[in-house]
Amino acid sequence: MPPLLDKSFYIGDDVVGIARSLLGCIIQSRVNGITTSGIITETEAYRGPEDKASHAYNNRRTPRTNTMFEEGGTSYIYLCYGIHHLFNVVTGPRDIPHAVLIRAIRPLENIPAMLERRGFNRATNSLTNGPGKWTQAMGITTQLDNIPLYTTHSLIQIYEGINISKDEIIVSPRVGIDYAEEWIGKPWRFIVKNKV
DNA sequence: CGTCCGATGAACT
DNA sequence: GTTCATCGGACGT
Repeated sequence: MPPLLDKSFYIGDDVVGIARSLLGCIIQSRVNGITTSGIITETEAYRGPEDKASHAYNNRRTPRTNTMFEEGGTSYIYLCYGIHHLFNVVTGPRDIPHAVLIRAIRPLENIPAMLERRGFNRATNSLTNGPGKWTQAMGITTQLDNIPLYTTHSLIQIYEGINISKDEIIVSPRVGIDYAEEWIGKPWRFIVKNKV
């Protein structure tokens, strides 16, 4: 494996830049002794207290959003629509609740385990191409909320990966945030072309 | 291909 | 009671 992303990678204020930089990095989980990993291919930035699309808009603190106020490099995992476990990377200094939603990965290690968790017979591009899909494939649930991602013993880790050049990235508005008014159109979604 | 809709829990009015 | 950073199945074109 390449080196782990250092804690300092996550601490800056530029959550949009960090979202872009996470493309091509490798995310790995170890759940019940099973290791799986994938290359990050889609991200969205959520910019702390000013962003109406963010759970932490206006510094809203609840049992769920408390994790977003942790230091950068922490996992923020929440249950979406009662069913799907969505994984974010907290960024920025402590008490500044920026986060990056990981929306899709390209499977790397242990595809058989991912197929089993998803109930698939064979790999298709539907295996890990959504924020609730790849977390299911990698066994990630809210039990892994609020853990560091940059230490050697962590159950979720993010490594340096392949370099993604600018012309391989599609930039678009974020999805599923129709309530966010003037923040709807922000070009804060990043997708690697030719994801599979 | 497209639209419709149910699942299911946290948080809000 | 309603909304919500989603998904997959049903059904029509």
